[in-house]
Amino acid sequence: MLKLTKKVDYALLALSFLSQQEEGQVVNIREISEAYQIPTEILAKVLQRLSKKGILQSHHAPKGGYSLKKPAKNVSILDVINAIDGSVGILSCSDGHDKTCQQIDNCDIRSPLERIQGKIMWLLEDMSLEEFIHSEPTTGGVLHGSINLPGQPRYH
Amino acid sequence: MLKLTKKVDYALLALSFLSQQEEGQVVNIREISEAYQIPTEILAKVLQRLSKKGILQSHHAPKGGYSLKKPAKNVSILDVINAIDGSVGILSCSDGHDKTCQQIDNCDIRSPLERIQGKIMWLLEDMSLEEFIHSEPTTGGVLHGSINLPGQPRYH
DNA sequence: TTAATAACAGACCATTTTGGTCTGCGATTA
DNA sequence: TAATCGCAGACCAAAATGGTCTGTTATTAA
Ligand code: SF4
Ligand code: SF4
Repeated sequence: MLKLTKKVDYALLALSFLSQQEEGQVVNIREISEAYQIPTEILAKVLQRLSKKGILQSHHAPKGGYSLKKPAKNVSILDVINAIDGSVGILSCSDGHDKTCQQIDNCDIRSPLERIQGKIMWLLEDMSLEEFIHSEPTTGGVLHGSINLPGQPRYH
Repeated sequence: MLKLTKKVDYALLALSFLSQQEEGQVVNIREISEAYQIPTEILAKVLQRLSKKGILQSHHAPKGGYSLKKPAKNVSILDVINAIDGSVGILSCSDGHDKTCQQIDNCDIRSPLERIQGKIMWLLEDMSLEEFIHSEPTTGGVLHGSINLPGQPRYH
């Protein structure tokens, strides 16, 4: 169903928050969890993973917390998703070795699906965290409550 | 984690199979399920939904079965996913009214995520079933076992 | 030195989603 | 009118996900 996990949502919110801080400012989990009403324990997990993957820098002490390790420009959305969810993939068989799909022997849709997957990957990798944070709403957008284009189901 | 469901996989396989039939030829569930080793009952469910959404034509009789209702050119991959999984969405909150996300009041990532979602939607809608079936492998591809580009994790 | 603070680690459980099964009904036609 | 096919929905099992709990380790300020 192509849905992002809640953990990725949390990660992006936290990264958004951290991006808005002053350079070098560290923020602890509690502050972020309060800002967005996210349960602290799970947010902790999320930030730990981001830190382990080199996206965040942790400061392991009283008055410590987290800060961005790299400039937001150098972190892609794909990086974030990969850090949290592990490898992303449209297909069950994308890893190849991983799972044994019953259909893999007779499958004639794998190649085209890989192409679609590649496009989505590219799209996600192409967008940096900075671009993500500072992007303008395409239409009236968030201020008007509804972001979807009015009246038509298409996404062009 | 952005993964397509197995049901969509089944749907695409079945549609691929049906596309390869001669014009007007009807095929019953058993044939398709044997061709790809898909459990008949679940494949039945999948084809029923495709039929209800106007993608397939069902022939409800002995020697009956299914055939494409529209030319493959006029069916998009998004149509298929929507038919099977219901509405697709990267975000939990995409429906707006549907679920109450705890973060929605303070959320500053919704708009950019909607944009990404829009791009993915466009991408899926832009690819027709015909294009999907007849697409050439981008690289050595399926014959070589591995489809991913060798040696590098990027998807460009 | 030590107590407080904050991240780290992992086991653990609850809920939801997904994949798959079972049973019976309805339409068509040979 | 019986065999062949799809239709419909309840149902269950497995997996993924969201979230909780318990404790440990690193740092620093008192
Ligand atoms: S059906 Fe084909 S594309 Fe889908 S998981 Fe199996 S091998 Fe991969
Ligand atoms: S956090 Fe924002 S984008 Fe994510 S589901 Fe909630 S409102 Fe939507």
